[in-house]
Amino acid sequence: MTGQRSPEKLLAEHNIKPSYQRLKVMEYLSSRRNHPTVDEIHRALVQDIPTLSKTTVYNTLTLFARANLVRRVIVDDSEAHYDVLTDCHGHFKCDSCGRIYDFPLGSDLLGEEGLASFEIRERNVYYRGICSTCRD
Amino acid sequence: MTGQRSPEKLLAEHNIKPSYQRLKVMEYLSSRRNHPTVDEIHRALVQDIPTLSKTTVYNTLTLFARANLVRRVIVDDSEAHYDVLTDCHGHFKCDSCGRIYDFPLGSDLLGEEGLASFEIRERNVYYRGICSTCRD
DNA sequence: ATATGTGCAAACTGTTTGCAGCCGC
DNA sequence: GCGGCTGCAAACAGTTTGCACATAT
Repeated sequence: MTGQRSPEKLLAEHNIKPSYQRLKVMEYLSSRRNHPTVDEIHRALVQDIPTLSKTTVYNTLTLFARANLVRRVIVDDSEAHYDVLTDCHGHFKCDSCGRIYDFPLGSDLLGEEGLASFEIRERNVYYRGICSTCRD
Repeated sequence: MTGQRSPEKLLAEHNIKPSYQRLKVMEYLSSRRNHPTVDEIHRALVQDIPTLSKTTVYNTLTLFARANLVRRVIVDDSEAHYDVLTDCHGHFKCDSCGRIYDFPLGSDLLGEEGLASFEIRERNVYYRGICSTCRD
C-alpha cells in the first residue's frame, strides 16, 4: 500500500532537491487536491512565504510535471490547472460555480479501436456542464 | 440524410449574414477538416483576401462557435483549434508530427456513473502520443 | 440612412526567458 | 567556493477590445 507519501519523500524519490518553496508547493498540492491554478497556489503560499514569486511557482510546477509528480490539467481555455493525482480520471468543470470534479475513468472503454498501432501516452478527458449542487 | 450542407446554407440556417470572409472561413473549415488554428486559417485565406485581418477570423470563429457551427478544440496548451464536426469524437495529437487525428467515441462508455445528476453539456476527449506513421 | 461587418492598433493575460544575486552544502 | 535555486523585469504569444472606416441593404 503506497498511499500518501510525504512531500519530502515524493521529492526525494524523484531526485528533486527539497527547497523550502518546493516542499510548500508539493504540500499544498497534496493536501488540497483542488486542481489549483498557478495563481491560486501563489496566492495561498505568499502568506507564509512573502517573497515567493510566481516564476518560482512556474518553475516548480514545470519541474514536477517533467518528473511526473503532477499533471497539467486543461479544463479551461485560459489558465492551466495542476493535479497531483496521476492515475487515470476525468475532470468535470461546472460552468456555474467553476468547481472541478474528478470522476473515475474505465480503462479501455472508448472507441480506441480507431487508434490501433498508435502509441497513447496521455489521455485527457474533461467535461463541462452544471454540477448537481448548482442545479438545485 | 443531412450530410454536407453548403457554407451558404449553414450560415443561413443559423441566421448569420453571409459576408464574403465568413463564407470563406466556413468553406475552408468544411473542406479541409484539419482542425486548423486561427493562424492557419488566416494564412490560407489571406491569399485570396489580401486585406483579411486576424481579428476578423477571430470574430468569425467566435460567432460560429456561439452558433454551434464549430467547436473550439483544445488539444494543445497554446493555440486553439477549430472543428466543424460537432458530433462526439475524440482527438489524438501526435507529439512528433503534430497532426491531429479524430477517433470515434462510444456514447455512454466512460465512468460517468460518478456524474449522476450532473448536467453534461460538453465532452472533451483528447489523447497525446505517437501516431502510427511516426512510429515507423 | 442605418445597422452591421471589417481591420488596424493597442491592451491584456498567462507563460517563458535572461540574468543577477543568494543560499545551502 | 560552487552549483543551482530564486525572483525581478522584460519578452512573448495568443487572444480580446476600442474605435474609425467601409459596406450592404
